[in-house]
Amino acid sequence: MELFAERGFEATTVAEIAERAGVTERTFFRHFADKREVLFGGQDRFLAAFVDAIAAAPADTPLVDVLTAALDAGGGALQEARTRDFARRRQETIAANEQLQERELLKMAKLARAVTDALLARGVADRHARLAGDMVVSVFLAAFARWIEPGEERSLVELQREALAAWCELAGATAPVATNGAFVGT
Amino acid sequence: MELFAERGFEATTVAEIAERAGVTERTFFRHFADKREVLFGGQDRFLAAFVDAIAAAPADTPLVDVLTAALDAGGGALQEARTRDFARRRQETIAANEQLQERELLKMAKLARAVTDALLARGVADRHARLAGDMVVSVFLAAFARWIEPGEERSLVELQREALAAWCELAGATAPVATNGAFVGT
DNA sequence: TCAAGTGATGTCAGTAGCTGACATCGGTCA
DNA sequence: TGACCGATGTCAGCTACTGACATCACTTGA
Repeated sequence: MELFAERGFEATTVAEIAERAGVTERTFFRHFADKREVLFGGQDRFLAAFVDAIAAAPADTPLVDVLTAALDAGGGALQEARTRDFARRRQETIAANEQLQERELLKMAKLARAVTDALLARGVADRHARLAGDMVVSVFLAAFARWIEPGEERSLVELQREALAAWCELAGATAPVATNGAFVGT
Repeated sequence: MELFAERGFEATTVAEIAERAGVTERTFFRHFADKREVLFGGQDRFLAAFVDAIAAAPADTPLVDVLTAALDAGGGALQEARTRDFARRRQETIAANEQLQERELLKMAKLARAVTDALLARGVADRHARLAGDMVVSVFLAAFARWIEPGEERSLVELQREALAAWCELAGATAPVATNGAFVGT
């Protein structure tokens, strides 16, 4: 992170990272699959928080409550593990480099997949599970972006609740089954 | 595509691709930013189809209709440009390699971003535009996955309509504003 | 107590993706 | 006809990444 902040991700060689860490380049690649992976360690617990929360919900829990629980657990886990300022600096680095964005998107896609699978395991319909997995990631990312905005004081969990509410509004504005014209997003 | 099908993406070197194409390696890299990009050319028209459809919708069009129009246009453009069988083979290649998945996710993220921006330009609320952009991509991908399943006969546009309907159902099952308990996704 | 085993690290050589600098060559246009 | 331009070839070089083998500290069991 120090080196990336100093001279950017691409301009930093693995040799330099290894040297700063006091190991050889070869050892670096034994700990990280590739150069990008340095920034994406320890996401297992984060992902597990979502999945476990879904698995832990009682069988008759309404879908909306299952997804809310998943977001609360996942967002909560992230809040505990990382300070907002660290997340901000990390995200700055990622935003400055497409390679890192690709990796982040892959991680998010895996999260969406894991959520989808967890929902399928509860018997959620196929055609809903996949979209719901995407939705959870979409809501998380929208809230996360707000969370690291300068001056933002609210917690990630709170912002996720808000983003989820916005999603429901969007749904209300979009669903053709809506019977009243009360809600139009435009 | 021939080479990737024969021996896989990673086992194929750029030198081999260039040789098969009758040019040098250096020339290859003048046409494609990197090795992966070979599989992702010409997506500008695809993206533009979504964006243009959104821009072309009359100002008072309900959001749901704007999104439907965007999906119809985008899916339609893809159907015209590529045969289903070509898409299937291409997707097989991508599915077999994480590097390619990363690139595909980046392209989809850019599509989501473009849709979001197009919606913002129409005055759609901030907190809705981003989620709606993600939703369009989510629906497209769900439909696309179905479209290339063996034995699937329906058109991509048709499948997108169906996925969008599923999304609306999901919304109905999720929105806390639902007053009756009629809709539970589980 | 020592020998065998194990896991983390170092060393070295090599492959492949990718880039910059420069030369070449065919076509276009004043 | 000569200047220009865009596409390509050539070559040297960097860096990410990998396989094979050596080393060394530490554990474990006879």
